[in-house]
Amino acid sequence: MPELPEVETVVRGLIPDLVGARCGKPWVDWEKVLDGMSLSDFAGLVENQTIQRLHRRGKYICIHLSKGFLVVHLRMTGRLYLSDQRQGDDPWVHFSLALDNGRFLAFSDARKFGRVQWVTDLDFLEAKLGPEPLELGPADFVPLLQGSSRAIKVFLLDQKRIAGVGNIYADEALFLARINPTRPVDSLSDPERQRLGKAVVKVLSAAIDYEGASIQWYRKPDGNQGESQKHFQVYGRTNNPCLVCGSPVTRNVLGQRGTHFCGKCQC
DNA sequence: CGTGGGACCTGAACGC
DNA sequence: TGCGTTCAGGTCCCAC
Repeated sequence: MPELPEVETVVRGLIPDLVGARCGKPWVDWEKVLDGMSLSDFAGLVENQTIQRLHRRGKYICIHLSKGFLVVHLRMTGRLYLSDQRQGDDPWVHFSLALDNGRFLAFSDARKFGRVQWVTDLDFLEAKLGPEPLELGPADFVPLLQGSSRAIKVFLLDQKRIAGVGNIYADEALFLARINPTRPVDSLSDPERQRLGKAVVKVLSAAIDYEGASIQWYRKPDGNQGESQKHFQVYGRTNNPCLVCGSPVTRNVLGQRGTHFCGKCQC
C-alpha cells in the first residue's frame, strides 16, 4: 500500500515515541518477517540497543540503533505503530519489539509481504534506490527522465530511477502533468520532463500534507486514516468523469499495474 | 536491455 | 449463504 507519503507520515508519527527508547525483547509469530534471520539472532543484535533516530529512504523506514539499523518495508498492507500490548487485538501483528517505556513497536501486515530486517549499514539501499524526488528541482528531472524506451508510467515505478513513487502517485502525477502513461520515456520533450518532475513533487508533497492515503489498509501510527484518498484526480476513478474535461477516466494495465488516466487530457 | 509472467500472501468486493 | 473470480499503495526472480 504505502508509497513515499504514507511512509513519511509513519516515520514522522513514530519519532516522538521511538527516539531515545531502549529495545527489549522482540517477538514474532511468523519468523519469515525477519527476512531470513532467526528470532534468537535478531534478539541478540537488538536487545538493549537504543534508538537514535529514524528516517525514510524511498519507501523504507530506517531505525538507527546504537549499533546497526532496523529497516522496515510495509509493502502492501504493513502497519507500524506503538501499542500497549505485544499483539493486542490486531490479528495481523507478526512482529513486535518491547521498549523500555513499557510499550511495544508493533508491525502488522495482513498479506505478509512486509519485512523487518536488521542490517549493519544502509549501503544496500543506496545501491538499489534512485534519488529522493523531494530533494530535486524541476531541472534535475530532465536528465533523470531519459535513457529508456519504456512507458513513462512503468519508468516512474522503477525505484532505481526515482525512489518512493508508487502506483497511486505515478498516475496522479501523470494526470497533473497531462502526460499519457503509455508514452515512451524518450519521446518526452524537455519541457514535459520538467512538467512531470514538478507534478511528482507537487503530488507527493500534497499527499504528505494530507498524511497519506487510506484506501483499505494504511493507517497512521495513531490508528487514524490519512486524507489523501479524498483528493485523487484519477486513481480509482475508472469510468467516472475526468475532473477537468468530463470524459470518462480510462483504466488499463501497464507493467501489470492498474493505470488510470484521462485519454482526452493526457496526450 | 525490456517485457511478461509468476511468486510471495491474505482479505474484500462482486457476480451468480 | 456459499463459492469462484478478481483485484489490491510492492518487489524480486526467471524465461524469452
